[in-house]
Amino acid sequence: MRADAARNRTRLLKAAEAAFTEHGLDVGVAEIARRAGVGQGTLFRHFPTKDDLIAAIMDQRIQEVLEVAREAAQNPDPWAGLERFFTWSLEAQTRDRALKDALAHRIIREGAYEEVRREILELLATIIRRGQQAGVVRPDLTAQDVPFLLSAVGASADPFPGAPTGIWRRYLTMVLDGLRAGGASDAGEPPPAEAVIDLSRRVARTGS
Amino acid sequence: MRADAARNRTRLLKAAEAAFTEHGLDVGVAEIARRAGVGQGTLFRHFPTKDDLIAAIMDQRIQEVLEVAREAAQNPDPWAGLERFFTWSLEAQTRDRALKDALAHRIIREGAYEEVRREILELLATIIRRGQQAGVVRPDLTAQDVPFLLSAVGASADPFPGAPTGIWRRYLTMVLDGLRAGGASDAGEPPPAEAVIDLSRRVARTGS
DNA sequence: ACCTGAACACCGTTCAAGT
DNA sequence: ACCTGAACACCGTTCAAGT
Repeated sequence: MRADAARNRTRLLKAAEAAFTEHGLDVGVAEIARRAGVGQGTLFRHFPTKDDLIAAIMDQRIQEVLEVAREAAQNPDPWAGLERFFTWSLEAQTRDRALKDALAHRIIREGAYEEVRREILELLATIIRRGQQAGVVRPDLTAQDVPFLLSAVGASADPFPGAPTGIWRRYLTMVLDGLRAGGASDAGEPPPAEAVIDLSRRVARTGS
Repeated sequence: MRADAARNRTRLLKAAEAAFTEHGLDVGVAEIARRAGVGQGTLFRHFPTKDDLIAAIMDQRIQEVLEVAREAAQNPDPWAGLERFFTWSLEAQTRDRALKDALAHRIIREGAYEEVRREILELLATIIRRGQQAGVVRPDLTAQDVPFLLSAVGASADPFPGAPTGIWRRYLTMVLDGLRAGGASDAGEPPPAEAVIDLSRRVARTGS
C-alpha cells in the first residue's frame, strides 16, 4: 500500500471512531471525510460501504469485550462473573453510542473478528456451565442467548426527557433474576450457535 | 372540511395502514401518496410530518391494546392475565411491522390517545397489584415498567437467517421468570409515570 | 495506484402555481 | 380551501478527471 493511502486510512479510522463514539452511527460520511481531511471518494475507496467502515471500528471494540469475558471467566463465583459481564457490556453501550447503535441494529458481522466472537461465546459457555453446576444459573441458558439478552436490555438504555439515565440497570436486575436457577420455566429451544450474525440489516439513519 | 379533502384523508390513512403494516415504517411518503392516488403535497397538508401520519395509524392500533388489557384485567388469575398481555402484545409486534418499528423507536407519542394510554397503564397497575397481593408478582414491579420490558423483548423478535422466528418467546419466558415474586432482587427506582413518552426521537430509515 | 469533488439516486419536506 | 408536482436539502454512493 502506498504511504499516503496508509496514512489516509489511519486518519479515516481515527475520525470515524471519534465521531461514531460521540454521536452514534448517524453521522454522515461527508462529516467523517472532512474531519479526516480527505475526499469522500477516498473514504469509499478504503471502505466500500459505510457499514464496512463501521465494522472496522467494531473490530477494535470487540477486543475489549474479549478481555472482559476473560476476566469474568476467571471469577471464582460464576454468577458474579456473569453479572459483571452483563453490567460491563451495558455500561459500554451507554458510554459508546456507536456500540449501542451497532448492537441495536445487529450490524455486528462476521469478518476479521469471527474468531474473537467464537472465543467470547466459549468463555461465556464456560461461565454458564459452571454456574449451572453450582445450581445458580437456570439450566436451559446458553451462551448464544447472551447477545440477545444484552441487545434486549440495551433497548431500554436510552435516556429520555425526565427519566433517570441509568434505568437499564433496573431491567438488567429483573432479567438477571429471570436467569437464576430458582423458579425457571421451560423456555424452549435456544437459538442455533451461528444465529448471532445478521448481514441483512443495514445502518438506520434518523430522520432530520 | 371539504368533501374531497375528507375523502383524500381517508384514502391516505388506508394506504398508509396497508403499507406500514406489511413493510414497516420505512416505506416512503411518495409510495403512500401514489397508492392513495393523491399528490405528495396533499399528504403533508393532512399530516405535517411523516411521524404525524404514523401517529394517526397508531391511534387506531392502541384501541386494540386497550381491549386486550381489559380482558387481562378480568382474568381471575392475575399472573395469567399479565402473561397474556405480554404475549399478545409481542404477537402483535410480529404480525404488524409498523407496531414493532414504532415501539422500537419510541415514536408512540402523546395526542389523541393520551387518555387511552393512561387507561391501559391503570389496568396494568390493577393486574400487577393483585398479583403482588397474591404473592406471585415481584413487589417492585410497576405498570410503567411494562412498555420498557415489551420494547426490550421485542428487540429480540427479529427473525434472521437460520433462526427460529418465534425466538422472542424464549426471552419472554426468561423475562417473565424475572418478574415473579420468587427470588426478586432490589431493582431500584421505577421510571416516573410520564416517562413513556418521547418526542425527541424520529423515525429511522434503513439504508439502501 | 490513489485522490478528488462534482454528480447521482433516494429520502422527507416545502411552495408557487393551479382549481 | 384544497390539490398538485416540481424543487429543495440531505443522505450514501459512483465516477470522470486529475496527480
